[in-house]
Amino acid sequence: MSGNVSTSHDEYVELVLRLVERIPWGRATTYGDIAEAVRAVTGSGGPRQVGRVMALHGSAVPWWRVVRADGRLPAGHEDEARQQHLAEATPMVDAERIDLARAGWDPGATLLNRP
DNA sequence: ACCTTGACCTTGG
DNA sequence: CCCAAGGCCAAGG
Repeated sequence: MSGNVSTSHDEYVELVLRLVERIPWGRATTYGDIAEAVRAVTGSGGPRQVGRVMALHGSAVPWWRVVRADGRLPAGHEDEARQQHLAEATPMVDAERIDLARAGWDPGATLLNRP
């Protein structure tokens, strides 16, 4: 049964969380990149959906490593995120934005390479 | 079925 | 660099 395009709510959530868990220490990726990677498998969802997953289930994973396209920290959680990045010495442009050129991590193939 | 909301993105001024 | 507008996708009222 190849071509399983049907996207159960739970499957989408799981794929997103699995990816976020794989973001290495001191690095970060964007909502958009995660959305793109997951969409390649489920065929649905966008950056906002990833944001929703994080809002509802993010507490279980390193959510602070998921940032906006311009490197700004997750809206409404900037303080906590900044603390974490300070602790793991993530390359920053300033106090508000991650340096994605240096700290950026592409989820891409990671999804296919599941354990 | 319509409207609003949201841990978003891109483009243009 | 800052701001506004339009696009986007799904959930909830």
